[in-house]
Amino acid sequence: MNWFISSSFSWNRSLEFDGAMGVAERKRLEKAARRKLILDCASAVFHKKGFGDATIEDIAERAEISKGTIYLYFKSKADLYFSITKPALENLSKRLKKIAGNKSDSPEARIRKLMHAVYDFYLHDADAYRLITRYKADEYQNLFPKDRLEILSRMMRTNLGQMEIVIAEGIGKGLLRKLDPYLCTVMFWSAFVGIIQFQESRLKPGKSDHRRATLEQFIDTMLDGLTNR
Amino acid sequence: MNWFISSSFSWNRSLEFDGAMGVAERKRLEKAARRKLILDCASAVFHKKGFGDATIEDIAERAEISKGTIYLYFKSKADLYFSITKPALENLSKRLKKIAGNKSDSPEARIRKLMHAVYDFYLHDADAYRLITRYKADEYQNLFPKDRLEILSRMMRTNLGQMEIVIAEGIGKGLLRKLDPYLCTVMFWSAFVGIIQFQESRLKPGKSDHRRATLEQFIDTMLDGLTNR
Amino acid sequence: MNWFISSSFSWNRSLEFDGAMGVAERKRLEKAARRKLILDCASAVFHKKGFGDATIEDIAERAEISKGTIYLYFKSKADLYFSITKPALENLSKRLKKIAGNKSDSPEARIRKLMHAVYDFYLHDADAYRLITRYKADEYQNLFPKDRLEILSRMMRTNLGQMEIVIAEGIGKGLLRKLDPYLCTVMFWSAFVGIIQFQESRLKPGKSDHRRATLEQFIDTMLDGLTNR
Amino acid sequence: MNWFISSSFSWNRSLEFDGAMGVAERKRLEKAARRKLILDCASAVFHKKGFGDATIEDIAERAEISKGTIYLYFKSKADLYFSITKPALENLSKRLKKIAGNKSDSPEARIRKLMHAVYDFYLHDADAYRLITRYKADEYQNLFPKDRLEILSRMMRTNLGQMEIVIAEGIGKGLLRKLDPYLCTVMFWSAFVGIIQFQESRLKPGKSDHRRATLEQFIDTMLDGLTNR
DNA sequence: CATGAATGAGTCTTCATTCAT
DNA sequence: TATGAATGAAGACTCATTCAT
Repeated sequence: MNWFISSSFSWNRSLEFDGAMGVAERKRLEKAARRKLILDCASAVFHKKGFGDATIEDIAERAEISKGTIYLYFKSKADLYFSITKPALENLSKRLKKIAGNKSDSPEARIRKLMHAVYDFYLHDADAYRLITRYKADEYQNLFPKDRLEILSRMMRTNLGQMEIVIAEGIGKGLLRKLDPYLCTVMFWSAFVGIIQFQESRLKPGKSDHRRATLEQFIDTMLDGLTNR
Repeated sequence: MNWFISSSFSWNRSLEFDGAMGVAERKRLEKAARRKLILDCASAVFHKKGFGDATIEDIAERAEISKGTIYLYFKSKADLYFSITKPALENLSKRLKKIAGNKSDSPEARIRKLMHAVYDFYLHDADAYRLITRYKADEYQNLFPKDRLEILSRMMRTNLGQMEIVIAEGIGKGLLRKLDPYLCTVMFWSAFVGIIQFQESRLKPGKSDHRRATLEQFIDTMLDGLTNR
Repeated sequence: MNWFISSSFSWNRSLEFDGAMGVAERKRLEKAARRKLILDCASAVFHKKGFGDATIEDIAERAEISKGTIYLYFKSKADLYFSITKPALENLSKRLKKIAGNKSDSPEARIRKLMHAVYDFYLHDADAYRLITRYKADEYQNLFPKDRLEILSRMMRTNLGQMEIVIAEGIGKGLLRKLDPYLCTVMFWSAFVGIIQFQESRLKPGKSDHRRATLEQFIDTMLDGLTNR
Repeated sequence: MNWFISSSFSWNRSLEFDGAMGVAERKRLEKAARRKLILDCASAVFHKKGFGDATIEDIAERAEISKGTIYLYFKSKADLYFSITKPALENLSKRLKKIAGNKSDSPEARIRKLMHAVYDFYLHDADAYRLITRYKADEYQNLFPKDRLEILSRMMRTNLGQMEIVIAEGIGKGLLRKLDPYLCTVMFWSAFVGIIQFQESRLKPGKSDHRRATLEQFIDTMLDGLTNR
């Protein structure tokens, strides 16, 4: 479990910085660890049940703490939700920027890597992925204050921007057809989301998993269709 | 739709049996209209808020009737939801079958028409479309009795099956690459859903609507990628 | 069914008084029959489900009329309930008075006959019997206006009075022990009610019915215990 | 009662582990007290209004707590009801077994004591008594799962069984007439219930209370009628 | 008169949030 | 700081009663 890893991290550090100062330090770290624990558990519960059906009780139970404690770390259920979504988006952003900026790869290779990065992100941090792909859904529009929604939007735009840059570069180099780079980006991203969503809904114990295969074929087909010939 | 059929009947009969018969007939029509009103309002509310967050009160208010009235027409919230989903799927099924069965069109043309039909369906019956694309979500799995879920699954499979048939035909005729027709179908369908979902989330008053354009470009690109050269 | 008998009665009478006057007359009779129908059905439903759980819908369905119609004949659910209880009590009263007043029978014989009469009443009109024996239950105290409760109380007292008179007579003739006649009456009546109630709760399809046997043995034992030796 | 046992435990332990332990202990006691408060209030309300007409609101108001709190202690209205009925029956069972098993008393003395025990139980725990005597009513048949109803039935049978044993013993010793012991038991029990019910319904402020007197005379008369002479 | 659609107050139950300990 | 008992505002659903036809 994630929380185990992070809690052992904090334990290591408290060994190094022990002493008079260490008490405050350890407290700070423990608090951070507790916060992370709550975030992880909430993430899992939101994933499994959706925002509406997830209860604070569910989250508290999974984290083996009390309901009240959650409110020491997060203002409300919505705040907790936001606190999951934001760093997840930031995390993804970092990865995508790195790939898009790597000019030693061809645009096509970078497009493939971007898609794979999103897929890895989805596999490794499925909960956060879910939240990201749905943050715009109507049900959340009234959940967060305008400014928070705006933060999420901006980050999302940044993420898509990475793909757009790469595609534009490919077009500029004459490798890809002259199409609107933003439109192409949206095609990739939204088709990706749709494919994952659809394949996930077919995922059942004992049945084979076509997520990766469908995705790869999609990327191949799309790139084939986009490539200048 | 049923109410259309019965309304034409009533017109005929009221010519012969005016008076007494007309009353019963009018009542039947009013009841059907009221039912339709509830379905439409519920559809809109479910669309806007999602099943969990939508309340019967919301629906009643929008329809300008009382909460109790809704229960005169539908057994429960879940029943109401199902009553929206099922006929919408049936409707879509009919259209798709017709297109897929029209052998005078080329496979590619039929694929385009299938996609357009889904898009038209989505435009004309946006609420129902939304419901259809989400019926597999975890939150609904425990909402309906097994048999009702099974009905939805079967209809969905039938719908996808139409596309599969056409693609298989295209491959058989050597027009399309030799890929798994089911995988291709899933790609089309899920990418379609993802594109709509994503573009919808960008839809704001005063901004331009890229749904159709993105979709058309997606179809072009996909078909181009799939075509044998 | 009871309502059939009464409806055929009214039909017979309308044949005799036909003519100009007959229309009003028939209407009056039909109205009475309809009223009786509702009372009988309500009686059965109240018996089966209890006042709280019985619904006007239940009663209307059983009577094969509409809910609204019931309100043409009775002001409210409570009024309907009262309208069942009162005549049932009157009916029982008549029978008991007749038995108690028959001085040609010995007091003991009359006591037996009184008990049998109550048992017959219970068998023949179980619903009404139930209502009578429970009319004082706390749940009904807030159901009726004071004056109606008073009416029921007075009738109940009259009924018990018949038994009291006979017992007093038996004591006066030296046949029974010198005990408070009212106390004896209450013993008989309430034990009777308790026995029926208890035995009824054991009544299940396929099992034998001990109501009559328990009751007879109870009467024997009680009379034996009360008799002067 | 359970809370009594645990309270004596806590007293012992608080001597040894004062402080930290004391807090947990006090909480446990407060929780038990709260639970008991709810049970008592619910008992009174169910008594007064019957299960169907009693509302959780009523109970909460009487206990001066909120509706929600009740659900912290009991799963549902039906569960609350069951939680009253079961221990009440257990309590009664214990007392009756003790009396019936005391062979140093004559059968007649034990029958009197059994009846007095039931009367004491009724006086001390009138609400629970009421619930017990009605648990078979139709309205409850669909309220509890089969297994819970079975538990109640079994306990009730055990209770009656005590009386049956004593009566059978009396018959075996030639002290009582050769009658069916079960029938005699039912007579006693149901007459008892009926007498209490009837007398209760007459109970009004300012009027004298005949419950005890009627009951005593009933027992005398019954025993007199049953005794072999 | 009869109907039955419509109403809305009332019921059980859940759950985010608060607060005394 | 952590707890978890308590709260009360909703929400789904029921049903006695009314009223237009």
